[in-house]
Amino acid sequence: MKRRRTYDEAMSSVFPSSPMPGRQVLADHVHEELLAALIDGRFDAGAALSIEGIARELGVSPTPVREALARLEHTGMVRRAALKGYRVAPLMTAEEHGQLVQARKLLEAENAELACRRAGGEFVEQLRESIERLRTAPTGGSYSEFRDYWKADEDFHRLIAENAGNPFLLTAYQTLGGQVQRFRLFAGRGVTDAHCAIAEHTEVLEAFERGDAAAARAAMEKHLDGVGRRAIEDSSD
Amino acid sequence: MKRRRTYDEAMSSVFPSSPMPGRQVLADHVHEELLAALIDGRFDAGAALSIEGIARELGVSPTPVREALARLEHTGMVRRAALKGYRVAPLMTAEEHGQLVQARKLLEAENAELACRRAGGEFVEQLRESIERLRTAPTGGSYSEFRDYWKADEDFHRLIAENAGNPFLLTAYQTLGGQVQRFRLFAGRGVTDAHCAIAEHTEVLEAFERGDAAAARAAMEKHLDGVGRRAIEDSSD
DNA sequence: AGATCCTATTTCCTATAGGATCTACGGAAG
DNA sequence: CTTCCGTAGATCCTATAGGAAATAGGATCT
Repeated sequence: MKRRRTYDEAMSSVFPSSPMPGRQVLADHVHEELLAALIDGRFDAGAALSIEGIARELGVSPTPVREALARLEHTGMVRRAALKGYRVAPLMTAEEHGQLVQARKLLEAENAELACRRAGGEFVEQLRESIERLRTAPTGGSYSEFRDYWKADEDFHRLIAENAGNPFLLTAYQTLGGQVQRFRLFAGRGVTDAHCAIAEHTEVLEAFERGDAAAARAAMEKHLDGVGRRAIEDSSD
Repeated sequence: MKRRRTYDEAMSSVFPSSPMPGRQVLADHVHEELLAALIDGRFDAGAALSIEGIARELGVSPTPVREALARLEHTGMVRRAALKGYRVAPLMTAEEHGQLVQARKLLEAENAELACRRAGGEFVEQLRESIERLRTAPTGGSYSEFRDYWKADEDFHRLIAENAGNPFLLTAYQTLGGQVQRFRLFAGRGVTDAHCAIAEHTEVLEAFERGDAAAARAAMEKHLDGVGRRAIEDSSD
């Protein structure tokens, strides 16, 4: 028999499984643009998001903007009211933040333990690098100053969720992650607990380096307890 | 002084807090319609969801259909590829189902414990009623036959998540809940473990009646262990 | 001052049209 | 038999227009 290889079979070794994964239509671009603006804090909390206004600003028609906003709704960063349009989510109350930390603790402690069991060298190296960025990033009062700090912190937690090896836990964490950014302006001032956060992240990292899953879980729980406690202290003075 | 009451003050007793919460535009209606069709299993897994086709079928233009599908994407029940349209999510593999059960166990055990601490009489009564429906519902082979069973099971778990008192844990559970429906046709046959599920649900209920939070957590963990175990047994024969 | 009514403007929402892209099919060539 | 390629049809995606609702402001009345 010995059939000749087809064209597709031959090419499969050249492009192993990548049928243009990232084709991008206009609505995708608008979605990314809005997401970046929201994460960067370029909108005030509670601000109205006019569909036609955004369309004019981005030089597109309202249709893709509407689709992008519909996709953003589930993140919790924007909210919609029928016939009244979209608004940036309001700031988080102290009670809401406590509940968010409780939920994050549950998920992230599990993620830490699972990720530690599968920890590879490259992953641990990325964690270490995120902590290094946390250490060197400025922690000023305006958002543009501590945005690098915020991103380094976010990367640390996201990396662990991604490496837990459970896609469902990852998506569950991501739904909370969108809410986390609402906390950004909770205190309204710069980062006040950088040294605490750096120490606690390092403690998690050390558990990963030792491959001690129970310690990784414990360190992550301690970290989130600290996040919750310091938020209460900050808001009460 | 003795100022006269304003109009709003006078009306507040007539319409206590209801500023038309549920105004509904066409896109909302399409969204609900599609969600119901997906949950009812009226689409095959992997089937293409033509925007214009759905629009014709519902008698609307493609625009609101597009918006509704964009909102459904995050549930995991439909998937989108740029320039290729939407498809119903594929069936779940055995490995995915194991990971889903792992994630559910983490969240739902916590929810059970929290809900038990706050359990009121009405809530426990609703739980009891959902189990009763589980007991009486048919468990035939086609979906239309065991759809009531499925709904009763879903109600039980959702009620507990709603009464845990943490909105973030609830949304996290809901993101998984959308995935749960993908499991519906995992085995392809009817409900095979009704008596197990009823017994395990009852065990959770009894813990709620006693107000024993630790037992409620344990019973829920046992239930989800059973769900995972029975799925493996079903798929291997 | 407060309440009511009315008008003008803005914004949202839906339908429609047309360009761009994908898919399916069939014939021709190697 | 496989590959290539061109055509036709369906589908997606974006822009645009117009109806419907909400908002803002001012005039009038009590």
